[in-house]
Amino acid sequence: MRGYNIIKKRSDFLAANRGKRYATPGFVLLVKDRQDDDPAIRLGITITKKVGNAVVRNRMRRRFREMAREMLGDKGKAGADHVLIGRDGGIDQDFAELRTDMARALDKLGK
RNA sequence: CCAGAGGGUUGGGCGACCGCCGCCAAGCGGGUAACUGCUUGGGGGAGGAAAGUCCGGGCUCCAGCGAGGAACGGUGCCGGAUAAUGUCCGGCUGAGGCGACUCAAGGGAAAGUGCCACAGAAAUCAUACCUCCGUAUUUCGAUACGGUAAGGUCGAAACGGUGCGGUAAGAGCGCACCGCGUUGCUGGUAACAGCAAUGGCAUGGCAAACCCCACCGGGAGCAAAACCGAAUAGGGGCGGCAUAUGGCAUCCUCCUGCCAGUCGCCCGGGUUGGUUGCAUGAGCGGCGCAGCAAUGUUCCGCCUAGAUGAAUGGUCGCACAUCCGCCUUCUGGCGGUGGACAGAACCCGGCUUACAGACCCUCUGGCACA
Repeated sequence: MRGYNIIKKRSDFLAANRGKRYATPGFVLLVKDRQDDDPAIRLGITITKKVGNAVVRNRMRRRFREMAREMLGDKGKAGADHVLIGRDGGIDQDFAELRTDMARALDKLGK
């Protein structure tokens, strides 16, 4: 229904650190192939308290999830974990701009 | 109209499309059933502070959280409200303001200990630097002894203040008024206030310093706790026997009770995960009644988020505020910007802190007019 599952374990987040990464002013995208038989795409979002208060962090997470809903099913890599790390450039960034960055990042790492 | 005081409400609005999380209904499918998957439709979805986690409760577990004491912590004018409070309401006293009103950790300093820098003679065992007055001496500058604490000096503060009498000079030494203490009467539930008599000044401040007094408080927390449930191990329940010793949530004593041993019988146990807890409650709205008020209450109506790597987002349109720039000019026009503080996590009652603006009510002091 959503096109992807949610990463829940801390160890999976840490494992994604060893995957490929692509950085933009608004976020950092990590992609790591799990190398198992499961073709499901998984997504995790991390935003530290350094970025802002709860309102700012919630809004950023929701915008990231909206982008993931739009394009992760098409452009995401099957069987891989995708982790988005929020950066403070993404607070005021225009959503359209954020989306083109996301498309570029997925194209680059999805191959 | 100007300046000000107190209090309340609101917290961006309307609309379109695409999404997210619960709930309800219907249809189709799976299942004996509980229930569950998909589709469609309907309806709901952050706050006044959701925040800080500073108090008070509910609820859950710790054997009863039972009695007394110690320790520790908290509270501190009086009365009331409340489930309860350190909160709220009403009052008292003191301080500030012309006033509306505001502020106050506001019990005890004649139980004890301690502190009060600098300055000053002296900061509470008290005392006398310059003065003042008397006597004696005198080289007429003063010195010695005694009296005194009114004046000067220092300071935030100086064994009560002002005036008159008195005196060698002075002093509550005497008197009047004020202040203070004690006693009595009156008013008030009380804090306290008023009046009268009397004492004769004896009693400086600090208890958000130790302390004393009165009152209150058992501890831990929804990651509490209960249930369902793959593998491995300690295990759990019931009954009999035993009752010495030890243990049971800050410590000691006491009471009631439980556990640790052994024998027999029976049951399997709970990390990840799931369900319950988990939203009908000290609930919200309205009329009336009681009360100065906080608040209480009869009746009527309403059901109002429930996530768990954690649901409210994305893209726009229309007006309305904000801010910026320009033109114009005393008020409009044009263009741009873009909505204060801030996100529920078991639930309530408070406090504190943050907050763009908008609206309303009551009151005070001025000015002007009728």
